[in-house]
Amino acid sequence: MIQPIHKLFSQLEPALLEQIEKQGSIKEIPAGEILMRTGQYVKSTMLVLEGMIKIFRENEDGNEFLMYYLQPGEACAITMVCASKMEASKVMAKTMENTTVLMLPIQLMDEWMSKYKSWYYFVLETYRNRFEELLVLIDQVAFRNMDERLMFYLQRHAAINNSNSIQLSHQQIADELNSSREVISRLLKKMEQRNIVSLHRNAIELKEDFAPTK
Amino acid sequence: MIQPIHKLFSQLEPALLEQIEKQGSIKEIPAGEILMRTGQYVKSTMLVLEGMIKIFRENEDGNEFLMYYLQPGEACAITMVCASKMEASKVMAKTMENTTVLMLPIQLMDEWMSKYKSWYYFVLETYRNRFEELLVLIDQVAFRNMDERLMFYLQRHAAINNSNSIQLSHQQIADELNSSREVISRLLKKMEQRNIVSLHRNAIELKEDFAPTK
DNA sequence: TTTTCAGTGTAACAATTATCACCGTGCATA
DNA sequence: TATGCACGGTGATAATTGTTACACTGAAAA
Repeated sequence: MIQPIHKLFSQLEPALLEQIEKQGSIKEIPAGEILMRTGQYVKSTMLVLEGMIKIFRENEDGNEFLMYYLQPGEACAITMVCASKMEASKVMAKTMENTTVLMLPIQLMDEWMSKYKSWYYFVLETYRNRFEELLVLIDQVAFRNMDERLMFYLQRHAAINNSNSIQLSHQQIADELNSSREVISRLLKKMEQRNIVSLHRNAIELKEDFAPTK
Repeated sequence: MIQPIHKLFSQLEPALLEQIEKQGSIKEIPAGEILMRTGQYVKSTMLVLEGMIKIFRENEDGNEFLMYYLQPGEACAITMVCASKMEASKVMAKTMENTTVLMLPIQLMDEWMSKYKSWYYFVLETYRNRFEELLVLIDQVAFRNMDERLMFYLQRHAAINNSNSIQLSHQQIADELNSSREVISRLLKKMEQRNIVSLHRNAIELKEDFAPTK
Protein backbone atom coordinates (compact mmCIF):
# COMPACT_ATOMS: atom_id res chain seq x y z
CA MET A 1 0.00 0.00 0.00
CA ILE A 2 1.53 3.20 -1.20
CA GLN A 3 1.62 6.29 0.97
CA PRO A 4 0.35 9.54 -0.52
CA ILE A 5 3.06 11.92 -1.66
CA HIS A 6 2.14 14.66 0.79
CA LYS A 7 2.70 12.20 3.65
CA LEU A 8 6.01 10.85 2.35
CA PHE A 9 7.35 14.30 1.52
CA SER A 10 5.56 16.37 4.12
CA GLN A 11 8.44 18.83 4.31
CA LEU A 12 7.59 20.10 0.82
CA GLU A 13 5.21 23.03 0.47
CA PRO A 14 1.66 22.38 -0.90
CA ALA A 15 2.15 24.32 -4.14
CA LEU A 16 5.23 22.25 -4.92
CA LEU A 17 3.51 18.98 -4.08
CA GLU A 18 0.81 19.95 -6.52
CA GLN A 19 3.43 20.53 -9.21
CA ILE A 20 5.06 17.21 -8.43
CA GLU A 21 1.75 15.38 -8.80
CA LYS A 22 1.08 17.14 -12.05
CA GLN A 23 4.47 16.92 -13.73
CA GLY A 24 5.99 13.76 -12.34
CA SER A 25 5.36 10.38 -13.90
CA ILE A 26 4.88 7.35 -11.72
CA LYS A 27 6.83 4.27 -12.68
CA GLU A 28 6.49 0.82 -11.20
CA ILE A 29 9.56 -1.36 -11.30
CA PRO A 30 9.68 -5.06 -10.45
CA ALA A 31 12.20 -6.37 -7.93
CA GLY A 32 15.72 -7.08 -9.13
CA GLU A 33 15.76 -4.64 -12.03
CA ILE A 34 18.74 -2.43 -12.81
CA LEU A 35 17.66 1.21 -12.91
CA MET A 36 20.97 2.85 -13.56
CA ARG A 37 24.18 1.48 -14.97
CA THR A 38 27.77 2.66 -14.70
CA GLY A 39 28.52 5.06 -17.53
CA GLN A 40 24.90 5.73 -18.33
CA TYR A 41 23.68 9.29 -18.80
CA VAL A 42 21.02 10.51 -16.48
CA LYS A 43 18.04 12.41 -17.83
CA SER A 44 15.77 12.60 -14.82
CA THR A 45 15.81 12.41 -11.08
CA MET A 46 13.51 10.34 -8.93
CA LEU A 47 11.68 10.19 -5.65
CA VAL A 48 11.06 6.80 -4.07
CA LEU A 49 7.42 6.21 -3.17
CA GLU A 50 7.46 2.54 -2.27
CA GLY A 51 9.89 -0.37 -2.11
CA MET A 52 13.67 -0.17 -1.87
CA ILE A 53 16.55 0.65 -4.18
CA LYS A 54 20.12 -0.46 -3.68
CA ILE A 55 22.91 1.88 -4.76
CA PHE A 56 26.16 0.00 -5.38
CA ARG A 57 29.39 -0.14 -7.31
CA GLU A 58 30.33 -3.03 -9.46
CA ASN A 59 33.85 -4.38 -9.05
CA GLU A 60 35.87 -6.08 -11.77
CA ASP A 61 34.26 -9.47 -11.02
CA GLY A 62 30.75 -8.05 -11.24
CA ASN A 63 30.14 -8.13 -7.49
CA GLU A 64 27.72 -5.59 -6.12
CA PHE A 65 29.58 -3.60 -3.49
CA LEU A 66 26.92 -1.96 -1.36
CA MET A 67 26.92 1.80 -0.91
CA TYR A 68 23.50 2.48 0.56
CA TYR A 69 19.77 1.99 0.19
CA LEU A 70 17.07 4.41 -0.93
CA GLN A 71 13.71 4.10 0.76
CA PRO A 72 10.28 5.74 0.47
CA GLY A 73 10.47 9.47 1.16
CA GLU A 74 14.01 9.70 -0.17
CA ALA A 75 15.43 10.97 -3.44
CA CYS A 76 18.40 9.90 -5.50
CA ALA A 77 21.25 12.35 -4.88
CA ILE A 78 23.35 10.88 -7.67
CA THR A 79 20.81 11.68 -10.35
CA MET A 80 20.32 15.14 -8.84
CA VAL A 81 24.02 15.86 -9.09
CA CYS A 82 24.68 14.20 -12.40
CA ALA A 83 21.46 15.09 -14.15
CA SER A 84 21.99 18.82 -13.98
CA LYS A 85 25.23 18.48 -15.87
CA MET A 86 24.34 15.54 -18.08
CA GLU A 87 27.10 13.57 -16.47
CA ALA A 88 27.64 9.85 -16.71
CA SER A 89 26.78 7.89 -13.61
CA LYS A 90 29.56 6.18 -11.70
CA VAL A 91 27.32 3.86 -9.73
CA MET A 92 24.53 1.41 -10.28
CA ALA A 93 21.01 1.21 -8.89
CA LYS A 94 18.81 -1.86 -8.54
CA THR A 95 15.41 -2.50 -7.03
CA MET A 96 15.43 -4.88 -4.09
CA GLU A 97 11.65 -5.18 -3.98
CA ASN A 98 8.83 -4.15 -6.27
CA THR A 99 9.34 -0.43 -6.24
CA THR A 100 7.36 2.65 -7.21
CA VAL A 101 9.21 5.84 -8.08
CA LEU A 102 8.22 9.26 -9.28
CA MET A 103 10.32 10.44 -12.19
CA LEU A 104 11.01 14.16 -12.56
CA PRO A 105 12.59 15.67 -15.69
CA ILE A 106 15.76 17.51 -14.76
CA GLN A 107 14.69 20.91 -16.05
CA LEU A 108 12.10 20.96 -13.26
CA MET A 109 14.87 20.65 -10.69
CA ASP A 110 16.42 23.91 -11.87
CA GLU A 111 13.11 25.70 -12.06
CA TRP A 112 11.89 24.59 -8.65
CA MET A 113 15.21 25.37 -7.02
CA SER A 114 14.64 29.09 -7.26
CA LYS A 115 10.86 28.90 -7.01
CA TYR A 116 10.29 26.71 -3.97
CA LYS A 117 12.37 27.16 -0.86
CA SER A 118 11.25 23.79 0.45
CA TRP A 119 12.58 22.11 -2.69
CA TYR A 120 15.94 23.78 -2.22
CA TYR A 121 16.14 22.54 1.35
CA PHE A 122 15.02 19.10 0.31
CA VAL A 123 17.79 18.84 -2.27
CA LEU A 124 20.41 20.06 0.21
CA GLU A 125 19.16 17.62 2.82
CA THR A 126 19.36 14.80 0.28
CA TYR A 127 22.97 15.68 -0.51
CA ARG A 128 23.84 15.94 3.14
CA ASN A 129 22.35 12.54 3.97
CA ARG A 130 24.13 10.77 1.12
CA PHE A 131 27.38 12.52 1.91
CA GLU A 132 27.12 11.20 5.44
CA GLU A 133 26.32 7.71 4.25
CA LEU A 134 29.48 7.79 2.18
CA LEU A 135 31.48 9.00 5.16
CA VAL A 136 30.19 6.09 7.22
CA LEU A 137 31.07 3.71 4.41
CA ILE A 138 34.58 5.11 4.17
CA ASP A 139 34.93 4.71 7.92
CA GLN A 140 33.97 1.07 7.60
CA VAL A 141 36.27 0.09 4.76
CA ALA A 142 39.19 2.25 5.88
CA PHE A 143 39.22 1.60 9.61
CA ARG A 144 37.30 -1.60 10.37
CA ASN A 145 38.12 -5.28 10.06
CA MET A 146 35.77 -7.65 8.32
CA ASP A 147 34.20 -8.95 11.56
CA GLU A 148 33.19 -5.44 12.59
CA ARG A 149 32.00 -4.61 9.10
CA LEU A 150 29.91 -7.78 9.02
CA MET A 151 28.32 -6.96 12.37
CA PHE A 152 27.55 -3.43 11.18
CA TYR A 153 26.13 -4.80 7.94
CA LEU A 154 23.82 -7.25 9.69
CA GLN A 155 22.56 -4.63 12.10
CA ARG A 156 21.90 -2.16 9.33
CA HIS A 157 20.10 -4.78 7.31
CA ALA A 158 17.96 -5.70 10.29
CA ALA A 159 17.19 -2.04 10.97
CA ILE A 160 16.20 -1.26 7.40
CA ASN A 161 13.97 -4.31 7.01
CA ASN A 162 12.74 -3.97 10.56
CA SER A 163 13.37 -7.64 11.23
CA ASN A 164 16.08 -9.54 13.07
CA SER A 165 15.87 -12.29 10.50
CA ILE A 166 18.25 -11.56 7.63
CA GLN A 167 17.29 -13.47 4.51
CA LEU A 168 20.50 -13.51 2.54
CA SER A 169 22.99 -16.13 1.45
CA HIS A 170 26.59 -15.88 2.62
CA GLN A 171 27.59 -15.26 -0.98
CA GLN A 172 25.37 -12.21 -1.29
CA ILE A 173 26.81 -10.74 1.90
CA ALA A 174 30.35 -11.44 0.72
CA ASP A 175 29.65 -9.61 -2.55
CA GLU A 176 28.23 -6.56 -0.83
CA LEU A 177 31.22 -6.35 1.51
CA ASN A 178 33.69 -7.19 -1.26
CA SER A 179 34.92 -10.31 0.50
CA SER A 180 34.52 -14.03 -0.21
CA ARG A 181 31.93 -16.54 0.88
CA GLU A 182 34.35 -18.61 2.94
CA VAL A 183 35.43 -15.62 4.98
CA ILE A 184 31.84 -14.62 5.72
CA SER A 185 30.85 -18.19 6.59
CA ARG A 186 33.74 -18.47 9.02
CA LEU A 187 33.02 -15.13 10.69
CA LEU A 188 29.32 -15.97 10.97
CA LYS A 189 30.22 -19.29 12.56
CA LYS A 190 32.29 -17.46 15.16
CA MET A 191 29.39 -15.09 15.80
CA GLU A 192 27.12 -18.08 16.29
CA GLN A 193 29.54 -19.55 18.83
CA ARG A 194 29.55 -16.23 20.67
CA ASN A 195 25.75 -16.36 20.66
CA ILE A 196 25.34 -13.24 18.54
CA VAL A 197 23.41 -14.93 15.74
CA SER A 198 21.85 -18.26 14.87
CA LEU A 199 22.39 -19.63 11.38
CA HIS A 200 19.90 -21.24 9.03
CA ARG A 201 19.72 -21.93 5.35
CA ASN A 202 19.32 -18.58 3.56
CA ALA A 203 18.69 -16.80 6.83
CA ILE A 204 20.60 -15.34 9.75
CA GLU A 205 18.80 -14.60 12.96
CA LEU A 206 20.27 -11.70 14.91
CA LYS A 207 19.81 -12.37 18.63
CA GLU A 208 17.73 -9.85 20.54
CA ASP A 209 20.70 -8.57 22.58
CA PHE A 210 22.49 -7.55 19.41
CA ALA A 211 19.53 -6.26 17.44
CA PRO A 212 19.72 -2.61 16.38
CA THR A 213 18.25 -0.14 18.85
CA LYS A 214 15.20 1.50 17.38
CA MET B 1 50.53 36.11 -5.69
CA ILE B 2 46.82 35.90 -5.36
CA GLN B 3 44.57 35.68 -8.41
CA PRO B 4 41.62 38.06 -8.60
CA ILE B 5 38.28 36.53 -7.72
CA HIS B 6 36.76 37.04 -11.16
CA LYS B 7 39.59 34.97 -12.65
CA LEU B 8 39.38 32.15 -10.10
CA PHE B 9 35.60 31.99 -10.25
CA SER B 10 35.01 33.09 -13.81
CA GLN B 11 31.90 30.91 -14.09
CA LEU B 12 30.07 33.22 -11.68
CA GLU B 13 28.09 36.12 -13.10
CA PRO B 14 29.42 39.69 -12.63
CA ALA B 15 26.61 40.83 -10.31
CA LEU B 16 27.31 37.90 -8.01
CA LEU B 17 31.06 38.47 -8.03
CA GLU B 18 30.38 42.02 -6.95
CA GLN B 19 28.28 40.74 -4.06
CA ILE B 20 30.98 38.29 -3.09
CA GLU B 21 33.59 41.03 -3.01
CA LYS B 22 31.31 43.21 -0.93
CA GLN B 23 29.97 40.70 1.57
CA GLY B 24 32.73 38.14 1.91
CA SER B 25 35.57 38.58 4.35
CA ILE B 26 39.07 37.58 3.38
CA LYS B 27 40.99 35.52 5.89
CA GLU B 28 44.63 34.55 5.74
CA ILE B 29 45.58 31.36 7.47
CA PRO B 30 49.14 30.18 8.10
CA ALA B 31 50.21 26.69 7.04
CA GLY B 32 49.40 23.80 9.33
CA GLU B 33 46.38 25.33 11.01
CA ILE B 34 43.21 23.36 11.73
CA LEU B 35 40.22 25.13 10.19
CA MET B 36 37.50 22.72 11.09
CA ARG B 37 37.34 20.06 13.73
CA THR B 38 35.20 16.94 14.06
CA GLY B 39 32.01 17.79 15.93
CA GLN B 40 32.35 21.50 15.39
CA TYR B 41 29.38 23.52 14.18
CA VAL B 42 29.76 25.35 10.93
CA LYS B 43 28.60 28.95 10.61
CA SER B 44 29.97 29.93 7.23
CA THR B 45 31.16 28.50 3.97
CA MET B 46 34.36 29.37 2.19
CA LEU B 47 35.98 29.80 -1.19
CA VAL B 48 39.68 29.07 -1.52
CA LEU B 49 41.63 31.92 -3.10
CA GLU B 50 45.19 30.78 -2.55
CA GLY B 51 47.10 27.90 -0.97
CA MET B 52 45.77 24.43 -0.21
CA ILE B 53 43.47 22.83 2.34
CA LYS B 54 43.47 19.18 3.27
CA ILE B 55 40.17 17.53 4.16
CA PHE B 56 40.65 14.43 6.29
CA ARG B 57 39.22 12.17 8.94
CA GLU B 58 40.97 11.51 12.17
CA ASN B 59 41.19 7.91 13.27
CA GLU B 60 41.38 6.71 16.87
CA ASP B 61 45.17 7.18 16.97
CA GLY B 62 44.94 10.74 15.69
CA ASN B 63 46.21 9.90 12.21
CA GLU B 64 45.04 12.12 9.40
CA PHE B 65 43.37 9.87 6.87
CA LEU B 66 43.29 11.84 3.64
CA MET B 67 40.00 12.47 1.87
CA TYR B 68 40.86 15.17 -0.65
CA TYR B 69 42.40 18.59 -1.15
CA LEU B 70 40.78 21.96 -1.77
CA GLN B 71 42.60 24.33 -4.09
CA PRO B 72 42.14 27.89 -5.37
CA GLY B 73 38.89 28.24 -7.30
CA GLU B 74 37.17 25.58 -5.23
CA ALA B 75 34.67 25.75 -2.40
CA CYS B 76 34.13 23.58 0.65
CA ALA B 77 31.17 21.29 0.00
CA ILE B 78 31.07 20.10 3.57
CA THR B 79 30.42 23.54 4.97
CA MET B 80 27.85 24.17 2.24
CA VAL B 81 25.95 21.07 3.22
CA CYS B 82 26.35 21.31 6.96
CA ALA B 83 26.07 25.05 7.32
CA SER B 84 22.57 25.28 5.98
CA LYS B 85 21.33 22.92 8.65
CA MET B 86 23.69 23.94 11.44
CA GLU B 87 25.03 20.44 11.50
CA ALA B 88 28.18 19.28 13.22
CA SER B 89 31.06 18.52 10.92
CA LYS B 90 32.26 14.93 10.61
CA VAL B 91 35.61 15.76 9.08
CA MET B 92 38.58 18.00 9.69
CA ALA B 93 40.25 20.65 7.55
CA LYS B 94 43.83 21.85 7.75
CA THR B 95 45.91 24.26 5.70
CA MET B 96 48.87 22.66 3.96
CA GLU B 97 50.39 25.99 2.94
CA ASN B 98 49.72 29.60 3.82
CA THR B 99 46.19 29.90 2.58
CA THR B 100 43.77 32.70 1.78
CA VAL B 101 40.06 32.01 1.89
CA LEU B 102 36.94 34.07 1.43
CA MET B 103 34.40 33.47 4.17
CA LEU B 104 30.71 33.76 3.36
CA PRO B 105 27.96 33.80 6.00
CA ILE B 106 25.53 30.97 5.38
CA GLN B 107 22.44 33.13 4.98
CA LEU B 108 23.99 34.45 1.76
CA MET B 109 24.10 30.94 0.35
CA ASP B 110 20.32 30.66 0.64
CA GLU B 111 19.71 34.08 -0.75
CA TRP B 112 22.03 33.72 -3.75
CA MET B 113 20.71 30.27 -4.54
CA SER B 114 17.45 31.67 -5.86
CA LYS B 115 18.90 34.98 -7.04
CA TYR B 116 21.89 33.91 -9.11
CA LYS B 117 21.67 30.97 -11.47
CA SER B 118 25.47 30.79 -11.69
CA TRP B 119 25.70 30.37 -7.92
CA TYR B 120 23.23 27.54 -8.04
CA TYR B 121 25.28 25.77 -10.71
CA PHE B 122 28.47 26.45 -8.83
CA VAL B 123 27.11 24.84 -5.68
CA LEU B 124 25.84 21.81 -7.59
CA GLU B 125 29.16 21.48 -9.37
CA THR B 126 30.96 21.63 -6.03
CA TYR B 127 28.79 18.84 -4.64
CA ARG B 128 29.28 16.76 -7.72
CA ASN B 129 33.06 17.09 -7.64
CA ARG B 130 33.31 16.14 -3.97
CA PHE B 131 30.91 13.28 -4.42
CA GLU B 132 33.13 11.94 -7.14
CA GLU B 133 36.25 12.37 -5.04
CA LEU B 134 34.58 10.28 -2.35
CA LEU B 135 33.65 7.63 -4.91
CA VAL B 136 37.26 7.43 -6.03
CA LEU B 137 38.37 7.17 -2.41
CA ILE B 138 35.91 4.36 -1.75
CA ASP B 139 37.20 2.59 -4.85
CA GLN B 140 40.70 2.81 -3.49
CA VAL B 141 40.08 1.57 0.02
CA ALA B 142 37.50 -1.03 -0.97
CA PHE B 143 39.09 -2.57 -4.05
CA ARG B 144 42.80 -1.76 -4.09
CA ASN B 145 45.80 -3.19 -2.27
CA MET B 146 48.21 -0.93 -0.48
CA ASP B 147 50.76 -0.95 -3.33
CA GLU B 148 48.20 0.33 -5.80
CA ARG B 149 46.89 2.86 -3.31
CA LEU B 150 50.41 4.11 -2.69
CA MET B 151 51.07 4.49 -6.39
CA PHE B 152 47.81 6.38 -6.84
CA TYR B 153 48.63 8.56 -3.85
CA LEU B 154 52.07 9.49 -5.16
CA GLN B 155 50.75 10.31 -8.59
CA ARG B 156 47.97 12.43 -7.22
CA HIS B 157 50.40 14.25 -4.96
CA ALA B 158 52.72 14.89 -7.87
CA ALA B 159 49.84 16.14 -10.02
CA ILE B 160 48.48 18.51 -7.38
CA ASN B 161 51.87 20.01 -6.56
CA ASN B 162 52.91 19.91 -10.18
CA SER B 163 56.22 18.30 -9.28
CA ASN B 164 57.56 14.77 -9.47
CA SER B 165 59.44 15.31 -6.24
CA ILE B 166 57.21 14.38 -3.32
CA GLN B 167 58.43 15.99 -0.12
CA LEU B 168 56.89 13.79 2.54
CA SER B 169 58.18 11.37 5.14
CA HIS B 170 57.11 7.75 4.99
CA GLN B 171 55.27 8.29 8.26
CA GLN B 172 53.12 11.07 6.82
CA ILE B 173 52.17 8.90 3.87
CA ALA B 174 51.36 5.99 6.16
CA ASP B 175 49.05 8.22 8.21
CA GLU B 176 47.20 9.51 5.18
CA LEU B 177 46.66 5.99 3.85
CA ASN B 178 45.89 4.60 7.31
CA SER B 179 48.80 2.17 7.20
CA SER B 180 52.10 1.99 9.07
CA ARG B 181 55.51 3.40 8.26
CA GLU B 182 57.17 0.01 7.87
CA VAL B 183 54.64 -1.08 5.28
CA ILE B 184 55.09 2.11 3.26
CA SER B 185 58.90 1.87 3.48
CA ARG B 186 58.77 -1.71 2.23
CA LEU B 187 56.49 -0.90 -0.67
CA LEU B 188 58.54 2.17 -1.63
CA LYS B 189 61.68 0.05 -1.61
CA LYS B 190 60.04 -2.38 -4.01
CA MET B 191 59.00 0.53 -6.21
CA GLU B 192 62.60 1.75 -6.19
CA GLN B 193 63.82 -1.69 -7.26
CA ARG B 194 61.30 -1.65 -10.09
CA ASN B 195 62.65 1.77 -11.09
CA ILE B 196 59.39 3.57 -10.44
CA VAL B 197 60.79 5.99 -7.87
CA SER B 198 64.09 7.01 -6.35
CA LEU B 199 64.20 7.51 -2.59
CA HIS B 200 65.85 10.29 -0.61
CA ARG B 201 65.54 11.63 2.87
CA ASN B 202 62.17 13.39 3.14
CA ALA B 203 61.62 13.13 -0.57
CA ILE B 204 60.46 10.65 -3.17
CA GLU B 205 61.24 11.25 -6.81
CA LEU B 206 58.65 9.84 -9.18
CA LYS B 207 60.41 8.74 -12.37
CA GLU B 208 59.29 10.44 -15.56
CA ASP B 209 57.72 7.29 -17.02
CA PHE B 210 55.35 7.06 -14.07
CA ALA B 211 54.62 10.74 -13.59
CA PRO B 212 50.98 11.75 -13.92
CA THR B 213 49.87 12.69 -17.42
CA LYS B 214 48.98 16.34 -17.57
C1' DT C 1 82.78 18.89 17.62
C1' DT C 2 79.62 16.12 19.85
C1' DT C 3 75.04 14.95 20.73
C1' DT C 4 70.48 14.20 19.61
C1' DC C 5 66.82 12.76 17.00
C1' DA C 6 63.78 12.25 13.10
C1' DG C 7 63.87 9.48 9.22
C1' DT C 8 64.78 5.20 7.10
C1' DG C 9 65.99 0.01 6.31
C1' DT C 10 64.99 -4.54 7.46
C1' DA C 11 64.29 -9.03 9.70
C1' DA C 12 61.12 -11.83 12.25
C1' DC C 13 56.77 -12.75 13.52
C1' DA C 14 51.58 -12.18 14.08
C1' DA C 15 47.03 -11.29 12.37
C1' DT C 16 43.83 -10.87 8.87
C1' DT C 17 41.98 -12.04 4.68
C1' DA C 18 41.93 -14.61 0.30
C1' DT C 19 42.06 -18.80 -2.29
C1' DC C 20 41.73 -23.68 -3.26
C1' DA C 21 39.86 -28.03 -2.54
C1' DC C 22 36.46 -30.93 -1.18
C1' DC C 23 32.39 -32.58 1.20
C1' DG C 24 27.60 -32.82 3.02
C1' DT C 25 22.82 -31.21 3.05
C1' DG C 26 18.41 -30.23 1.57
C1' DC C 27 15.40 -28.43 -1.83
C1' DA C 28 13.49 -28.29 -6.42
C1' DT C 29 12.37 -30.49 -10.53
C1' DA C 30 12.95 -33.85 -14.13
C1' DT D 1 12.33 -41.49 -6.97
C1' DA D 2 16.45 -39.75 -8.79
C1' DT D 3 19.28 -35.98 -9.89
C1' DG D 4 21.13 -31.55 -10.12
C1' DC D 5 22.51 -27.74 -7.75
C1' DA D 6 22.66 -23.79 -4.66
C1' DC D 7 24.14 -23.34 -0.05
C1' DG D 8 27.07 -23.89 3.67
C1' DG D 9 31.14 -26.06 6.57
C1' DT D 10 35.97 -26.64 7.00
C1' DG D 11 40.96 -27.64 6.50
C1' DA D 12 45.19 -26.24 4.23
C1' DT D 13 47.80 -22.82 2.41
C1' DA D 14 49.04 -18.31 0.38
C1' DA D 15 49.13 -13.36 0.23
C1' DT D 16 48.78 -9.10 2.34
C1' DT D 17 49.25 -6.13 5.99
C1' DG D 18 50.40 -4.98 10.74
C1' DT D 19 53.63 -5.20 14.75
C1' DT D 20 57.89 -5.46 17.25
C1' DA D 21 62.54 -4.75 17.55
C1' DC D 22 66.69 -2.81 16.45
C1' DA D 23 70.33 -0.71 13.59
C1' DC D 24 72.04 2.99 10.64
C1' DT D 25 72.31 7.75 8.76
C1' DG D 26 72.32 12.56 8.12
C1' DA D 27 71.07 16.98 9.62
C1' DA D 28 70.32 20.16 13.22
C1' DA D 29 71.22 21.72 17.79
C1' DA D 30 74.01 22.10 21.83
